[in-house]
Amino acid sequence: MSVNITPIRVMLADDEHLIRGAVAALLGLEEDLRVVAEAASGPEALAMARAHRPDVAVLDLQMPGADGVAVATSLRAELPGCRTMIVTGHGRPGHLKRALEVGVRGFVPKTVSAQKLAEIIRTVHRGSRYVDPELAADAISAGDSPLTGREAELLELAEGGAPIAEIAQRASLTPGTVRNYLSAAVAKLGAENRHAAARIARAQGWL
Amino acid sequence: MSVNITPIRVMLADDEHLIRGAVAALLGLEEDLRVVAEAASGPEALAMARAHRPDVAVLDLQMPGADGVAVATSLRAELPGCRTMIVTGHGRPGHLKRALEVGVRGFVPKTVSAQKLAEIIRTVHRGSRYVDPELAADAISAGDSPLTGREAELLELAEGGAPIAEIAQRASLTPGTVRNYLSAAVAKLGAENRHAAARIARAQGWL
DNA sequence: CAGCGCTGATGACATTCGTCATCCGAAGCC
DNA sequence: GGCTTCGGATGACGAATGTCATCAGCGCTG
Repeated sequence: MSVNITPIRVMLADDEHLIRGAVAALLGLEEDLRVVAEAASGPEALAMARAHRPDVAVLDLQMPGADGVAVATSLRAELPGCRTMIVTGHGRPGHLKRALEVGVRGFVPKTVSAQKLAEIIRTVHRGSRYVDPELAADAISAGDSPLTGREAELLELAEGGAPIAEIAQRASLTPGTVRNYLSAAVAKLGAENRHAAARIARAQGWL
Repeated sequence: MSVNITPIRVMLADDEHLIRGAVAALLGLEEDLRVVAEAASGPEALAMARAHRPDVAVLDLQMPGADGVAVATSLRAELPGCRTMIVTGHGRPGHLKRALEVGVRGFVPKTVSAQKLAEIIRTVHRGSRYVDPELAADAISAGDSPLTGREAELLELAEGGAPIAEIAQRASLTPGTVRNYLSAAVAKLGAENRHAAARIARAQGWL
């Protein structure tokens, strides 16, 4: 690890200041990494990325404003040279799949050590990909979402426990139609009712 | 800040290795703090505390095995000399209240900086208390749970979207009785059905 | 002791919900 | 062109749910 090579410019985006600061400090100890930007929300991450043009953006999955996958999508369009990776507390299978679809090159849980994270940042910067083995196994065994677009959409509206009438109103649909779609979703997921179905879909990251 | 005073012995418990390691590194830079133990789960935190007898235990609220409040409860009984504090990602009002009831002396969100955390550890060690102002305001405005014991218990069982028959079975109650309690809970919370009520109660930390 | 609140239960009733059959139009594919 | 799939809708039926009244035992409190 030569001292004279240009360091990798890293951006950290995480709403938990404690973690962001601590990780920034630890990564700063690595000679070949330099944390050039930090952000505490989705929109802020985009703004900082535009201003500082990092080589690698390390994004938390759950942030206020816009989640990590959304930020990665925007970054891919705006800064094609910027590699993106996602760090997450509890990673659900569906999230990993969506992340890879929008060009994210790294996906790791927060249970990794800082050393390991530094290595993965290097891996991603090099152009390779890295996905946590355990999350990958979960994603593979979980498979694809069996839900159609509308089914997932209505399940999402049903999540808060709202009655069918309200869901129908918010989706500009007939109550009967809403029941049909939700019934289909419930059957596909093997749930006992729409509320349980919504929980299952959420746990799989299918929402 | 004298170099010669006995350092404060700190234990960190958090299942996210990245955060734990990074915070430990940052706190280690403070002359008067020494991280003497780390744990990644509730039971492990208890075992480490017994072995290393820290002055202050910094506990994450959500850990596998036993949550921060449960660990704090055990620590209070086993190691009365050990002060406890909770660090949490998303703190709900009810959690703060329960934590204070079991003798926790600090309650902060993960959005604080490491410097601030170090200060709070000193404050707690000194015997004072510290509660994040924003979380305190939430807790005050949220007030106490209007739910009776059984109402909360049944709402918890209803959370997964299970049908009433299953809830009744798991609670060893008549389906009719379950409906009555849940109906009362729904009325008290101003919800539209038990599923929405469960969400409301969960958001307030009343479960 | 009388009153009150919590627990537990029963029965009745209206509403909501889940399920199914059926229909239509549009889009996509062989 | 025919077939299938999906979005969207209607109507009907039974089961699950929400609501209410009512009753009874228990423990606490004034």
